[in-house]
Amino acid sequence: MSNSKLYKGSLSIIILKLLTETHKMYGYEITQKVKELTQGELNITEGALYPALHKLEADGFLEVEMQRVDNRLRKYYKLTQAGNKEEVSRIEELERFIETIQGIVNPKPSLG
Amino acid sequence: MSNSKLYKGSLSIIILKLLTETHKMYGYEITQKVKELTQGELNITEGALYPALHKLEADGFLEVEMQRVDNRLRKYYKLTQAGNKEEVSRIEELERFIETIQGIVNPKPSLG
DNA sequence: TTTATATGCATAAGAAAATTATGTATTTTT
DNA sequence: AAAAATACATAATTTTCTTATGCATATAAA
Repeated sequence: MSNSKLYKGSLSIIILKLLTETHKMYGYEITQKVKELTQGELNITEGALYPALHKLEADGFLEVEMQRVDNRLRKYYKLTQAGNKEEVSRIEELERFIETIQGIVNPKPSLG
Repeated sequence: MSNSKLYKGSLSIIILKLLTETHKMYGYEITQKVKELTQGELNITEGALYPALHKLEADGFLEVEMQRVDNRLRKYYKLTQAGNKEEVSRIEELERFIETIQGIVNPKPSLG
């Protein structure tokens, strides 16, 4: 994924966010999109991606639609209604996390 | 630590950062400081904290100084020279992570 | 033409970093 | 007297990743 361990826990949020924007995507497409968006900084490995997709599906946040293109199989994922709600709350969670961590590493000097 | 899994991987950075500011701290003090800084959002558990401190020490980033206060033992930790360097690079890593993740979840709309 | 790379899925073994549950001990508050 | 706070620690388990492997087709390069 990246040499940084900080990305741990963020993969499912990334997936949910991309599917909010693009409506339906398949696994390989997600890896390429993330690589592009991050200018190569973040490379999602298959070993991380596919289990994450399967879990989101099992949790009822994604639904699948198979499609054969150029004689190769693609599994298109899209958000369910529950997935849409989940995306909103997970993004809020991420914003809160970023604020919190910045409050620690970049604390406002006390005015006393 | 928090109900959010996003903090996974950030504990060692938090410790290094606090010790850059406060020079020397003991474990329990770190948990209280973090709770205060985050207004209760982040509560570091002992099961996470102590192994993290031990690892940072084993890696040569922290050194220990025992002190008995009110008949209770405290292990004060402070940064080594290597720990100081590590703090700088880990903070940079965190800033990069935040930029990258924001580039994904908050993408600039293309101007086309 | 054969070989490597890209596309596309998947899982298994192992590592890393947490959680949860204990355990010990002293001090302070209720 | 009992509960909560202070102060350390570790063990079992869970989660989420990495690394390695496997299968299959299409395209680019040697």
